[in-house]
Amino acid sequence: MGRHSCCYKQKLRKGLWSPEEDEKLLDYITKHGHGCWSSVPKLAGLQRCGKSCRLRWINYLRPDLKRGAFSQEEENMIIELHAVLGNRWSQIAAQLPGRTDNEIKNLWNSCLKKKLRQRSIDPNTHKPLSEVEKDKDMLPSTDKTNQKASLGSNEVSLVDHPAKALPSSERYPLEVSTSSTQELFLDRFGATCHDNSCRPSDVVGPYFSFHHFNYGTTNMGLSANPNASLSFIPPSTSSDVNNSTISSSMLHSIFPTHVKLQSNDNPSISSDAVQNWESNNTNKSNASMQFQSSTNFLENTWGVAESAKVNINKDAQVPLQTEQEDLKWSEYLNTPFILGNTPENQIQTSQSIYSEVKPETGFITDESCTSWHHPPPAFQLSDVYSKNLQRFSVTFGQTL
DNA sequence: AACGGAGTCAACCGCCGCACC
DNA sequence: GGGTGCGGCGGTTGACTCCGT
Repeated sequence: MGRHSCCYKQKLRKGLWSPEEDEKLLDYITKHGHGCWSSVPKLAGLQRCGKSCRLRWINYLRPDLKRGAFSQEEENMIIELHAVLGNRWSQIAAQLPGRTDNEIKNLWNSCLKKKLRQRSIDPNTHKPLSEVEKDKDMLPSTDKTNQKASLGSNEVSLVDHPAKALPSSERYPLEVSTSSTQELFLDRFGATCHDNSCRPSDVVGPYFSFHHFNYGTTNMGLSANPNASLSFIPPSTSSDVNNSTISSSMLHSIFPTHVKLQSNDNPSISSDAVQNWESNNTNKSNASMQFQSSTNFLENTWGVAESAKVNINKDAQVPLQTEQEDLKWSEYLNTPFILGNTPENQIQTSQSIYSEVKPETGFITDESCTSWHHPPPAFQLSDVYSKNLQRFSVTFGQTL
């Protein structure tokens, strides 16, 4: 526990790396590979600890690193991924080839947070600041403590949360938000479900948190309940729905493996009565695979070559300061959100949730349930909403 | 030119989970 | 089961640069 043993050793250099040190490390790893990092400094003739060498290699010397400023597309992608993953920089970095988690973290803290705030978007919740303030005021005083922690920073995700006590293998990629986000979500959820199909018990989950996407007037969310089910919350208004497309990149991160899908349009449908689509990827070892491999998962099992675009609410009523800002924000909201850099990857689904489902998708609905027959070529929620479903939930397989 | 605040970024710190003994 | 070593991660720090006054 605590510091790495090598850090206790004396006479180890700290601070910035000299060009000579870089050269030594680069030479050594190029010739021998890093192997055991703790032995690298000694073998490479460096007065550094192994961790320091590892960090230097990963963040600076690695040959596949992309240099230079982040492109607009990369920034957009980071924002979208952050909305789903929170401060999971390594997973975000896995979706941005050549970029390091450190780099992305720095960009977020120094630049993107500010940009979002300038656009009246709360960088922690990705909701409009006005709404965050409103929800903050609506919370009972007893919740203020949690609210303070979570609204202040996503970094405190799951603090005091029962999920924290679970082993990582039992936690899911979606646990990115905070208890206050949960509160906010519940508030939103209650406001948008006007029939009996939505029960708070469906979404109040002590083990999992969820994220609520809210761009302008678009309200959609993802939740998880104690039964290990995740729920996709549709946009709250029909106009939202018409303008919303869920990014499959979000789904990449949420459903890395062994996913079951179910519809909850009818509250009488019990989980065991719902037909499930289930990935044939039952290899438990994949349950913890990183973002990059989850992409492969979709490629391999769902036929999704790469991801779709996010096109959330073109009419987002985000307060804008100038026309130029308006334009930029509009561009952001409408920028195709594409995973991967290669042109051949930039072609996939970008269909409206309400759009027609092509027969060949294999996404089948009936009166009581919605299921995918493996392997659908693309992730489509359209049919779910065309049947006016209030909720669309995704249940993880128990082998996760 | 000098100063100070803001922004950027590389590196460190502390913790966690896993593997091994 | 407990201790230890190690890799990995996210948060934080501090040096440096930029820019306005």
